[in-house]
Amino acid sequence: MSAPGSNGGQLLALVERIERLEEDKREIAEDVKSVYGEAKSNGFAPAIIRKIVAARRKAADARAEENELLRLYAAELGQTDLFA
Amino acid sequence: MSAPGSNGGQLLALVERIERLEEDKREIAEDVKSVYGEAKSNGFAPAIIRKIVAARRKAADARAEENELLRLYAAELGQTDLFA
Amino acid sequence: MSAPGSNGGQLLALVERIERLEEDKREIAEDVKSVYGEAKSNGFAPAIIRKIVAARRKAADARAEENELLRLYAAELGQTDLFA
Amino acid sequence: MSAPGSNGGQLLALVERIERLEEDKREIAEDVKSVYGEAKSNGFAPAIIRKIVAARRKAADARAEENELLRLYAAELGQTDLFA
DNA sequence: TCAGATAAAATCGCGC
DNA sequence: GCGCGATTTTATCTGA
Repeated sequence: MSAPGSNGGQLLALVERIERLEEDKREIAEDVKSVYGEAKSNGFAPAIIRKIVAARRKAADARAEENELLRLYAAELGQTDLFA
Repeated sequence: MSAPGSNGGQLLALVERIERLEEDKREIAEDVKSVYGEAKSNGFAPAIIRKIVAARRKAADARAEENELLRLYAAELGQTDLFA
Repeated sequence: MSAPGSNGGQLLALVERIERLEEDKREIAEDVKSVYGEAKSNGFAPAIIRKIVAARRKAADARAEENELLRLYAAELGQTDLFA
Repeated sequence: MSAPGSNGGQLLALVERIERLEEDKREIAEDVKSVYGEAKSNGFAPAIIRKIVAARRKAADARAEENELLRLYAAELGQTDLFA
C-alpha cells in the first residue's frame, strides 16, 4: 500500500515539503525574537515595538481593504478593469 | 457527587448559562443575515455591504491601536495619567 | 447621490444596523468567555465544560432531527398539524 | 527627536527588519497552504495531512525530550560528552 | 463542492 | 513560575 512511487510515496513527499516549510517558518520566528532581543538591549521596550508593528500592520490592512472596496464598486459598475 | 447544591448542580448551572448565551448569539447572527437579505432586496449587493462593514471595522481597529500606542508612550514616559 | 433619504442614507442605515448587531454579538462572546473564566476559578476545567456543551448541543440536534422526521412522516400521512 | 542616526532612526530600522521577517513568514505560510491545496487536488484530505504532520512533530519532540533526558543522566554521571 | 469568513483551541510572551 | 492577554493555528460554517 505504500511501495515507492505509489500513493504512499506521494503522501510522504507532501508531508516532508510541509515540514521543511514549517521549519523555515520557525527559523524566521527565531530571527524575529532575536531582533526583539536586540531592540531591548538598545533600550527599546519590546512591548512598544510590538505595538508599533501591530499599529502599522492594521493601518496597512485598513488601506488594503479600502482598495478592495473601490475595486468592488468598480466591478459593480461594470468597469472591471479600472483597477486591474 | 451531584446532589443539589453540590458541584454537579453548579456545573449544570454554568453549562446552562453558556447555552443561553450561545442561543442569544445565534439569534443575533440570524438577525444579521436578515439585514443582509433586506439589503439585497433593496438592490444592495451583500458582498459590497460586507466589504464596507469590514473596511470600517479595520479602520476602527487601526485607530484603537494607535490610541493604545499613545497610551504606551505616555506610560513609558511616566505620564500614566495623560490618557486616563 | 447620498442626500438624506436617498440610497446613500439607506446604505448607511443598513451598515449601522449590522454593526450594532455585531457589537452585540461580540459582547455576548465576552460574556461566554467570562463564564468560562468563572467556571475555571471554581475548579472546572474550561476544556471539560466545552465538551459537555458540545455534547449536549449534538444531542439536542439529534432530537430536533428526529422531530423533523416525525413531522415528515405526519405530512406523508396528510396529518400536517400533528407536530406543528 | 528622530534625526537620522538618533534613536528614532534606529527604532524605525528595527521595526522595518521585523516587518520584513514577518512578511517572509507570511509568504511561507502561503506556500504551506498551497501545498495543502496541491495535496487536496491529489486526493489527500488536508485534515488528514495536518494530523500526520502534527503526529510526526509530536513524535520528534518526544525523541528530542528523550535525548535531553539521556544527556541529563550522563551529566549527572559526569559523562558530559557522551551525547555531545 | 470549494474558497473565504468566522469561531474555537492551542501557543507564546509578558507581567506579577 | 504562573496566570493573563495577545497572537497564531486549527476547525467549522456559510455562500458562491
